[in-house]
Amino acid sequence: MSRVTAANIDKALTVGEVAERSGVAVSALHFYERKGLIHSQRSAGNQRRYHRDVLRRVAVIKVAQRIGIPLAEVARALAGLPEARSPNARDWSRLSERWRQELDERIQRLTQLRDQLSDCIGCGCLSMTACRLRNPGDELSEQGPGARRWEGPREQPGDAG
Amino acid sequence: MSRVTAANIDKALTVGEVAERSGVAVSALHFYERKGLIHSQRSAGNQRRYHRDVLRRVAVIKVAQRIGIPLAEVARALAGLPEARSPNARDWSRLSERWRQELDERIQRLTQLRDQLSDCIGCGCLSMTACRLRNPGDELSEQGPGARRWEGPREQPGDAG
DNA sequence: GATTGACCTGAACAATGGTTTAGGTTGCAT
DNA sequence: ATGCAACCTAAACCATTGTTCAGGTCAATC
Repeated sequence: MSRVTAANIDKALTVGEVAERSGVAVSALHFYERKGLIHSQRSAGNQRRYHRDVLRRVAVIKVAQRIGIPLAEVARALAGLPEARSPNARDWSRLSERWRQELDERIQRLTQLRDQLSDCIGCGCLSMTACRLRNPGDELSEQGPGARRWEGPREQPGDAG
Repeated sequence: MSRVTAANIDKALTVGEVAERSGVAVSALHFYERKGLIHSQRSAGNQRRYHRDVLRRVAVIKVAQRIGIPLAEVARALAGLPEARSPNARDWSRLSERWRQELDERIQRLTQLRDQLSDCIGCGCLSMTACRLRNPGDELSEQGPGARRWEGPREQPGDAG
């Protein structure tokens, strides 16, 4: 049907292909789809078929994960794109700038904590009421009962580089 | 029995008192005990009675939490103390120095990530194979399938300042 | 002695980010 | 046409850090 050169370009990807190319487990792709982070068409036999754009989307997800953005927020950000399309360079620019700010703030909080900790080491002040380390709230203290966010990237335990 | 001045000093604390003084919920104290982070005696009626040392122990736990040390590691560290006693100033010095190093490393990883992200913003390189952001492993990449660690301190939702 | 608040236990639930398992279907190759 | 790998779903499970609930006990006060 299509010319030979276009054949590979237009070809829809199976979930296994996306897993291999993105380095994300098939189960994770299913999970992302349930959470509305990615989308797929279905083949006649109900199997997922992905547009190549999904690779970029997954790449964005992976970077966001490393930054520590919870999936729910990534989902919101991706859903906020006009026409729910995959992020292009401009979209990525906006997203990454926002997330870099969050990352910056996180680094600042941790740095402040580290400095307080350094002050505190060896002083035994953990017993004192006035210890800054024991009394957050200066500029620290971050709420969010449901919104924990992890830190690590957590490579695939299975394999898939 | 004991002199009036010593009465308050020797008095064992109930779980409610520890909760109030430490700013940690009773349920959390139960949880910490199940995990071996704190210990208690029992009254004749099977109620927990805490030595005042537990307050210091809980303080250490709270600081470790803010740093992002998982409870299992805190438990190990506290268990590693000679005679399983509550940490004194010297113990705290050792612990906090170790944890400060971890915090430092974490800050370094995040800073590196932020710099990569800054480089990446607007360049659209998310599509390129060579993008450093998409290819961790330079000095990043942190394993550990079971050992996620959170970031935030998570103030008590109930109350208890 | 009765009431009330604090306490006890064990189990279920919550949130995040998935993996694993069980049982069944598709799709491609031979 | 048959076999095998890859796919499908739903539900259960893992880890972490607790909270909440149900059902019952303890302790102090009136």
